[in-house]
Amino acid sequence: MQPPAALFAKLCTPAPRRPTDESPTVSRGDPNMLDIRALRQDGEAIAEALRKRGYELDLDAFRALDARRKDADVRSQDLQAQRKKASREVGELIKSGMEVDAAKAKVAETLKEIDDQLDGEVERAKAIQEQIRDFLMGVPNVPVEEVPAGSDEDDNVEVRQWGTPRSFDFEPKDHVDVGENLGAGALDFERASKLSGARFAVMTGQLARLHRALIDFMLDTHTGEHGYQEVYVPYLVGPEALRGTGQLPKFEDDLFKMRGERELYLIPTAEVPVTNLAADEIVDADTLPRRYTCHTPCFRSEAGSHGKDTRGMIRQHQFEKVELVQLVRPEESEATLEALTGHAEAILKKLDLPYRVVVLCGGDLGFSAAKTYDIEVWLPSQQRYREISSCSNFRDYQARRMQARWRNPETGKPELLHTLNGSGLAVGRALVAILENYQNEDGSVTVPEALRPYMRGLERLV
RNA sequence: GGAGAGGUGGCAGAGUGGUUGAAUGCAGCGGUCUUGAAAACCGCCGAGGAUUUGCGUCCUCCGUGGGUUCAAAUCCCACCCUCUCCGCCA
Repeated sequence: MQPPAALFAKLCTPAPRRPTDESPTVSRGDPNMLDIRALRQDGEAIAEALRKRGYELDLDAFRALDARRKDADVRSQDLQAQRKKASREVGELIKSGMEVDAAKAKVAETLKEIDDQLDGEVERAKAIQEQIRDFLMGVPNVPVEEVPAGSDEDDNVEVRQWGTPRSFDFEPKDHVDVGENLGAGALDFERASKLSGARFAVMTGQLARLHRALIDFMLDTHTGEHGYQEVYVPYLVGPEALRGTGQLPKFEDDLFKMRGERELYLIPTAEVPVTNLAADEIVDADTLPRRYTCHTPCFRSEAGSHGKDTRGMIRQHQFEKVELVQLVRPEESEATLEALTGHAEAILKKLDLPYRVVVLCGGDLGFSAAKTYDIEVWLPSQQRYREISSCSNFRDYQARRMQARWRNPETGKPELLHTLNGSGLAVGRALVAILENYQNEDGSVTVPEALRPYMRGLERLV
């Protein structure tokens, strides 16, 4: 589907921001934020915006629930206030000389009346608050205005292309054939399946080394040239972290969960542990922006992807990724998404791999994302671009879920951060792209210049 | 795995039953002073929520969940986490 010219222009220029005279207070008036106040005030606008991603917000249910909550809050708080007052009275009576028992007797009647209702009312209020929380946890982020309409990846809009796909004077093989020709067991899916079943790979020798070289190269580039700090994190996380970034509660099926009483999950992406570094914190403004880059393996069950990309290592249960994560002030997130996407693109440029950038349409947007650019690398065997990176602005959505805040010096108040992340890049897919784009007719593979320092100068895999 | 210590506001660190959301210090904010800055001095300064046009009033929160009590940061129980020592171990 071709983009209308007007829409294309809109995507390429930064959208105008809100008026500067508006106070920078986080929780009011901005319909892009899915917080409960915004939902009360601008329910219709938010519901409309969510429709763009194919989500139907049940406003009536929310409002009914919210009304019940209000009622329950008022009742339980009133009872609690009465009770506190009575018990303070006892203290004062004792202080002014009354016998302890006499003082107690004086309020016994009142207390009994209150207690008859108190527990029930508090219980009820808690239960309703819980319901509201559950409801809100299940609502995806609101797309920003410039996200194009559309239902699936066919409606994503190309923003730019870089590089020219190489023209081969022989029939290019796909990465599986290239890899298997590189020497016994260089890329071995059969022995991987002996160990772990489908969707795993074994690599040996120079290919394994190239894979590792990619990781080093990416980390060095991001730390050395793009201002990121390298970070090492756990690969097992608890449910709270996954709720924070949005994998839970809705996408538990996509995760590998540990057995045992400790409730731990294998991370599906470094986004989870790295973004959650800021959970439950109020960070100083002068530590922002925080830029983290992190190499981790990623584990995904790929439930619901049966039959998709079954050949090769494009879609694996375990793959390596170098991730970029940024925690920024709200007013910076929009520009940061452009910069971060550029950082991921820089890797492909250095590797001289042709790619294009698309902006995801509403229907293809991930649950927590407000806006996403996918970077797609050219794969000769498929004669098409395939996703190798996904860069998203989550605005304050994840921050709200994980209570990640910063102290705004202008207001002195804690406000929600904006979080972003992107793959920089998916290592397995980068390896696939190199094998396919750098293959030679004799079955060897040229090592991209940028990686040679990481391969002790090796120029070719044979 | 065994023994001990501890989890309090942005940070550090008091507080062991009563009006304490919490001393004090640092940081932060405002002011005095100064040509400016520093220093000094004075004042303000936890978070979330309900309600109100607003002033305000109220509720919750001292790791989590229970319990005792008229009243819990403070007492009791369980759990989680951190630290120290011992054992084991990459």
